[in-house]
Amino acid sequence: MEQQKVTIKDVAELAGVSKSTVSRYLNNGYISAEKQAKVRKAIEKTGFQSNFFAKRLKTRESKLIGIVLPRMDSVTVGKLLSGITRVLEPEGYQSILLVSQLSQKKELESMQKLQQQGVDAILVDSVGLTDEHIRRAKEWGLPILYTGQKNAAVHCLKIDDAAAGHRMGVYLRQMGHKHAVFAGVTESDEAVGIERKEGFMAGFCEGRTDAKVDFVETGFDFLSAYNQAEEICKIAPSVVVGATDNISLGILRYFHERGVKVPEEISVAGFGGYDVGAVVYPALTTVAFDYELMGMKAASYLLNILRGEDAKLTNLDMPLLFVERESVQNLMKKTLPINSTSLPAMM
Amino acid sequence: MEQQKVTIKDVAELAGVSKSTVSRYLNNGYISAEKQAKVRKAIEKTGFQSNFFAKRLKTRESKLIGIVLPRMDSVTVGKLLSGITRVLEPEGYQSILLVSQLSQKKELESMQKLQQQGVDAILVDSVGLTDEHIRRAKEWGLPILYTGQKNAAVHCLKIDDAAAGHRMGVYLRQMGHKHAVFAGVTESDEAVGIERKEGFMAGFCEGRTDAKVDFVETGFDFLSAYNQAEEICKIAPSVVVGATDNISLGILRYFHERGVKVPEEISVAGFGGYDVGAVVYPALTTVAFDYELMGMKAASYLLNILRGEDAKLTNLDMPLLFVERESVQNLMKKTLPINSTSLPAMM
DNA sequence: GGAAAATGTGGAACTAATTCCATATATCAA
DNA sequence: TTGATATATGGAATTAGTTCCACATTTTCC
Repeated sequence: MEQQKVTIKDVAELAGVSKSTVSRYLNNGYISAEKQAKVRKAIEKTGFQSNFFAKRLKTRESKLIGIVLPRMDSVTVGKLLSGITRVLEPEGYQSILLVSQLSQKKELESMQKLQQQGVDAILVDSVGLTDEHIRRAKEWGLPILYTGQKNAAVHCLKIDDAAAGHRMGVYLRQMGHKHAVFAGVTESDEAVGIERKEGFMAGFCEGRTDAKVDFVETGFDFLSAYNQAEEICKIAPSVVVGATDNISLGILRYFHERGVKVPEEISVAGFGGYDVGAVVYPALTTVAFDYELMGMKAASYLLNILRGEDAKLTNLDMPLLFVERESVQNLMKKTLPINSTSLPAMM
Repeated sequence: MEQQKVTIKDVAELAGVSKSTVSRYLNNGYISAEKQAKVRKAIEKTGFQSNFFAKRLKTRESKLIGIVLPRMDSVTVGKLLSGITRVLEPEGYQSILLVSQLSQKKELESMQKLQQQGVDAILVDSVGLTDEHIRRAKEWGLPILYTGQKNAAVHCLKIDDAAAGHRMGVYLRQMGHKHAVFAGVTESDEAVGIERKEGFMAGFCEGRTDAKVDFVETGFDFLSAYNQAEEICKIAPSVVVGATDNISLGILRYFHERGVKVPEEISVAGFGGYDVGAVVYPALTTVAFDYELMGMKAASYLLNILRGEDAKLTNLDMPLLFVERESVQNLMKKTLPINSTSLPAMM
């Protein structure tokens, strides 16, 4: 049984004090200046490092936050994690990471593992809330926060899809567009299929009667959008809005291949990330979701619960980042927004 | 001092056995079938969960692997992490994640923190190895593996840049190209600036005397490459190879804006990721580094060290993924590789 | 039949910290 | 000069497990 090189006991003996005194030096103070100096020297000399497990056994605080993510290989998740870490690390918390691989079952298993590990709180970027999720949030003694999904019974944080749609609608209205095609996904996806679309309609049509929005249904992927692009061409709107950036990218590529000039002949806009859209030509105007900020908010929220302040202090509005680039024409000005000096920013 | 709901003592009392017996039930066996049943029932009834910290205090094994990453918001890192997790999780290990924000100082600090946390091993996707890194790998009692950097004195894993360059060189030679421009970065970056470039030259010129390679130096970013594109045009090669995908993308965009047709008039190729390159038009042919595989190899390597098998079993070759898309013309066939049915795969 | 080996079991020690409690001074007001 | 309070300090208990050791059975083998 290989044991720890230097323990608090060794330090105490070398400094000529008791273990309690060393512990007090390490924690709350209540120690004379004289002994303080002795202990400091002894710690320096021995290179003492406090044993994490012994400490946690007694204090029942791990300073560890469990995080369950649906996947790791997406920019979205990376940004989210980046935001979480940015808040947690300065507070002395560290993250334990588990991946659910988009499976609800693995998600619940991961939560269980984390709870057993003794994490102080759990943050789940959930793929779908079940009754079990809600039961745990109530019965387990530790704070649990869900992101990506919404349920009034638990702590959660989600992007405001309706607001995002609305924002885009207002922008296109202000740019003088009157006839749009919304290339969206099935309504079975409540957030993207319904909230985002209806938000867009509201923003686009607000305060006028001469606006028109047509719908074309596509899948979530690039290719499916590409295949629907011909149909959109037939409708011949002044602008096409893809419900996700992938959709917009598929449409953009179709236009490229057919020699349809964007935005001169037709404008294109999207929703989502902000990496891919920046390098295509023309760069895609989009409502970007600031996942990094979302991560920061989620982490702050969690810390608040942890401190018993019950999340009142945190502003939970999830601001959207409107990224105006080159793919939408301003019909009010009748000038081309492109020139070689206004290159899109790369991430 | 709020204490644990159910401890091993409670289980022992309920089952009418000693603590030792319950512990044996939980671990190595050596318990009669009769008591085994009793203990099982007691555990079920009480919902007992073993205390992580108490267990680890005695066993000195955390089943936790510390990971230090330079940043979180890049696809590259996401893939790496994805690969690591894929190997570690089935083995019962979990990851603690820390971010160095591309700073060597924070990287060392993070390693220190992880060591204090009592992780079983540390994996560092390093931004640069210092003497301190090497000292720690030797002096700390726990296995440390560095990726992204190379040093014979420590365990490390790195992509073979020379091989990647060579691969691309051979491909372009086989496609019938004779005059290339290599748009590269400064030689102060050994991996990208020297190894990759020289590998390319070797592969491109191999076995012939009529090949010519010109160099144009750019920065790492999109914009800097874009600004050098005019100079490349003056040289008028049949193919431009960017040392990274960002460089290729910048060049591609310049060509687009000037109406230079790719690959009909000039071919373009790159090195690196495989996400962005797929959606531009034309899709970029590239040597992709399989970071996910690298993560898996790194994790396996680490597990081997942990088990004392000292990394002999693992095959450390880092295979490269050649992604042939649309941006390079086959001069041997004199046909255009593009048509609307051969769309690039989206990730 | 009896020694030797295998199989179970409980008690106590141990892991490395924190923290409660008792006690010893030192400071200060009455 | 007391008594009361504040400041320091050490000893012992506590945290929840694992593991060593002693001892009691039972089984095996000569």
